[in-house]
Amino acid sequence: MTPMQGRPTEGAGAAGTGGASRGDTVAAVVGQWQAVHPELDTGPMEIIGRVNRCAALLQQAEDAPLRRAGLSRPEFDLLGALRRTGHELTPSELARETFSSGAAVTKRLKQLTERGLVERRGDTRDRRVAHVRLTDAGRDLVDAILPEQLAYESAVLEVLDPPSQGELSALLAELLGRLEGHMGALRA
Amino acid sequence: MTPMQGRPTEGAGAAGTGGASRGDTVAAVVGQWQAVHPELDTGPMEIIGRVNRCAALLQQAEDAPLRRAGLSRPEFDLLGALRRTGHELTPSELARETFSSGAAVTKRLKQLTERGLVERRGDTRDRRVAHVRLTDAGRDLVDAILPEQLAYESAVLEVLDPPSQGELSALLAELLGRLEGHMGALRA
DNA sequence: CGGAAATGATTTACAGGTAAAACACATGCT
DNA sequence: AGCATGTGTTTTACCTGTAAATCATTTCCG
Repeated sequence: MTPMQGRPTEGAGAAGTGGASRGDTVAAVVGQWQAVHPELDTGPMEIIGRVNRCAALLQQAEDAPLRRAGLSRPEFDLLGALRRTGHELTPSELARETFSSGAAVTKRLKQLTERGLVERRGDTRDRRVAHVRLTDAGRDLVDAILPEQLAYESAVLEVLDPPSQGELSALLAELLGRLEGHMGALRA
Repeated sequence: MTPMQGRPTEGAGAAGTGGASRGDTVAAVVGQWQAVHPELDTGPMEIIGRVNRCAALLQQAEDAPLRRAGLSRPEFDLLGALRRTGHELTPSELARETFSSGAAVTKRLKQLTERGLVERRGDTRDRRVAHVRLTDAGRDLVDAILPEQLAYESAVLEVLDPPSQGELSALLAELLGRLEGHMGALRA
């Protein structure tokens, strides 16, 4: 879907499906590609492009509540992992939980420790490993931000009626479940 | 959806919707949150979390064909914008088309110019503006990569049957269209 | 026991992005 | 004309992530 990122200046057709709002930017981009390469099947672009664009827009919007608390999203993801699991996690566990590299976790932990949001303690058995846990301040911060976050997300998603939200959620769950299963099997 | 990024080690319930593969990672994370904060409405997380996670997985997978050509995704997006519009674009137009900052475009243009994929020419009227176009090599590269890209995307998406792909595409189009319309109206 | 290999975490060097400032030029107003 | 203001682009300083190398420790076995 990479080649479809973009906001074409002059609309290139793209007849609306339902009839409400006219085409999104992805439809316009796909139209441009179709005009240049009519033989290509642009179907995949319409899905992958929209997923990416939605993710970008939603993240941008979502940043607002977090920034008020002085947290970046990756930082909040890390704190959230500690909060939702309810117990201490090692840096490598945090890396897996947040889908990020160990080096990135190390850096974030340094900052979050300085800010007094997490604490570290060494393992008594294996002195290589560290155990990280939320401080009271960290836990309170997460608990304060999370409801704001969810409320904001809820408001943003209200552009879709509840039944559509349900269908979308289910389709994405199926796609994600299978992607997570099959990933790594493909090597083009 | 921020707080839901993660891959819980121990599954926390999450009954499957249809019945095929058991829950995705998002369902597991949501389950963990529910256990800690049962009063929260985690509905939004299920959508936004999945959108983000799908985007991450799809991008990661998609990188393969591009990297073989020695291009990053943002670089290819820039070349693609030039190819699909069919005419020259100024740096600021490229920034809008690729949803990136002007500074980022400047850097990419420098590299792509050095590699001989794009050319610049100054405007004769307004000497502030530059016009960027693909070189023959740049155009050929895009035309060579695009079909590979689409074929690969198509293969990845085959985890969903065609009707589901259609529904997903339509729902995402509606969500994206409205988000693009309403964005900026919300300030939480 | 003792050295080789593995593992957890951190450090280093670097690539890439952004915001804000700086530049270069054009445009509008008087 | 002449100067303030605006616009297009680039530069600067900085921040964050990554891959690869490093360090410290444990585990595996002969």
